[in-house]
Amino acid sequence: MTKKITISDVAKKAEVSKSTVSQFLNERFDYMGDETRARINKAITELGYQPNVVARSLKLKSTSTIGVIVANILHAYSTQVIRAIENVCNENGISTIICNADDNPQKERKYIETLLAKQVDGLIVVPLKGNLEIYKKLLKQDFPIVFLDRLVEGLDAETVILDNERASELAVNHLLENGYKKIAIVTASLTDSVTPRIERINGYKKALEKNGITVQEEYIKGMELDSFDQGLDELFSLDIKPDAIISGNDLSLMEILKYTFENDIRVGKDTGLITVDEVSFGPIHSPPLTTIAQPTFEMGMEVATILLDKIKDKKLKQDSVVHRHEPSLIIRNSTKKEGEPSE
Amino acid sequence: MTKKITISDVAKKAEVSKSTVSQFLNERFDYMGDETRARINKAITELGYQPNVVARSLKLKSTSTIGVIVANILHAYSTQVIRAIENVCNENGISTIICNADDNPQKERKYIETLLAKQVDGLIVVPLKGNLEIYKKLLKQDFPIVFLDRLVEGLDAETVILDNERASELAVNHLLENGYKKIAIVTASLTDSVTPRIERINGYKKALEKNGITVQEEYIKGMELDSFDQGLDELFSLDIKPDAIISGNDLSLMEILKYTFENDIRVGKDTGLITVDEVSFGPIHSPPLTTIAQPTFEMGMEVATILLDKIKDKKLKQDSVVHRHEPSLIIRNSTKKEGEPSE
DNA sequence: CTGAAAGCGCTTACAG
DNA sequence: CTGAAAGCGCTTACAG
Repeated sequence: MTKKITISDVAKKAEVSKSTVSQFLNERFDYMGDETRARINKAITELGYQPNVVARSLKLKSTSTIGVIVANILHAYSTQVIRAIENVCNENGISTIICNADDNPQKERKYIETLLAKQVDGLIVVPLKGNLEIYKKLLKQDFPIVFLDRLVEGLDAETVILDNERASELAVNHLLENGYKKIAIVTASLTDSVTPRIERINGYKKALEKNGITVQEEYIKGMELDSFDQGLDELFSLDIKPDAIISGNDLSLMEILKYTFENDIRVGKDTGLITVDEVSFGPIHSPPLTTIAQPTFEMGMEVATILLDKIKDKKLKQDSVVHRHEPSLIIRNSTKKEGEPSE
Repeated sequence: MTKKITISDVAKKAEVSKSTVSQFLNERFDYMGDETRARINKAITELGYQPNVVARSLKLKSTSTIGVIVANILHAYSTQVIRAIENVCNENGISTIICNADDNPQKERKYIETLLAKQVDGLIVVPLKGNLEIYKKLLKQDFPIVFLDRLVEGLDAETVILDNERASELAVNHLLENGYKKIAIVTASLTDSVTPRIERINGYKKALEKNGITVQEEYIKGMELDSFDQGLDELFSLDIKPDAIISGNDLSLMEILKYTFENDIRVGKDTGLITVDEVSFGPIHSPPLTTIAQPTFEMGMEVATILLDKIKDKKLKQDSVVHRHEPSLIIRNSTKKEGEPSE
């Protein structure tokens, strides 16, 4: 590597002080005469000078960078939300460092530490169970942080999250309206009491009750992704089989579709199917899949906007507001008993 | 924010100099007595001290961070390769900053500049057309950079890339073996001569010729994703329609599936279909989709390993090696004329 | 309008 | 074994 040009080189070449060059870089042009300005400009382009933002960050105690830690990047939700976050950050001249905790609290912890050591100006996190103390510490020192998708038990923090109960309600009502009566719900593991899963099940129960239907506990399945086959076997071996399934998210949907495919269960005909999370292949699946879409773009925008506001306005105390977003129903054919085309 | 603890605070508390604390932080314990070491350790934990890596980076002229710029994050290829890159970087204590150029050379240029200003130690880029000069400049100053997925015309740089011609050959041979005779290839726009698209078409032509089949130019379609409908209309209005389609990548596959779905063209029966890029729903689509998988994980590992080696070993001149990776054929039912189950 | 000086939080020769 | 000093490349009062 050829050696880097620094502000000193520019100052020397333009025959001014470093201070003045710095003022130029920060566009405070009234701090210098027109010809000085021109000289500096010339020197910069001739030398191909690029400021070193590491030095700048050190001095300013701000890196114009935020960290985003998602629990699991495999969810389409994560990538979509991340894209929205990046959009608003970009527009504001903020860089983002994305980290995938891979559902592992240790990893998450390590990422938080690394990001803090890197002096990020703020953090967006889809939290995992087990790092409560760290979150608390950060909140106590008023470090800018906003949570996404999940509530943390015992923590009073600003969070952007889906109205999960409403999502289930949409699903249940839609299924009932289409003549399904024995509705099951299948989600990923409940052992870590991940908010969306818990709330979606609660919403499912409430919606059934509202419709005067008794909740059957056997119709509620929460399990690790790799034991879906077994769980679905159980479900479909019940004396009274369900006639429709609500899938908790996109990853559980994949497992369900694998299962129905392998076991020749015809979606739509043999079982209704609706999933939370819109999926890319929803419209082209046969039958096309009815889904409950999350407004991922909106949610990403909001969480980023909140964080950037917090960063700008440091005095702004952490207010522990929970921002709920509305899911929306996308009706396609997997919830039509006859499986006839919708057009 | 409560004020940050610095190395000075630790030094004061432990009653040693900053130098010694620094030696401690860098685990050079033979530079101090055992009790000194213990005192420092105590001070650090009591104060909850976290080193500031920005300051460290400034001094060391190394940020332990690399930048990754992908042309378009929407490709499954991008996200998979990124995950592999992150894995090897993580293992080596290197952070990654991911940027999505969104097929926009200006954006790519801006990202490169931002990343350089942030003093990243190296760059992995899936290049776009139009930034040749920047690449050249970086290579000339021996800045560690490795390219991925695409060759840059006029540039002699280390690149990790699929054996795209082989991918097409696999596809063509497989289709021919399964009785398809009139094979078309459909890819995203060719106007920017993106390497994989060009090479896949070349490979397609070569493979046909090798099999003694004349190339029909009408069977080769390269177009923007949003004009696929029209292009496919043309294709299926030909006097002699193709009986099989090779899809250039995952995004073009989506368009093709949308088209066949909307036009009631039965994949497998009415037209064979094979795509480069394995897709999540491949196995559960009806019919299940035959694909040509890229070894994305391997490719990500290799590109990261090469870059980290370059960074470690600065003298290592840029060697312009092109590392080709083998695609593999995953046979499923979309290339079976009868559409019968494969089991 | 311009510059000298101090300082951001580290690291690393160097001296003792 | 330990510390004082210089320096990484910036920014920003402050003085003139």
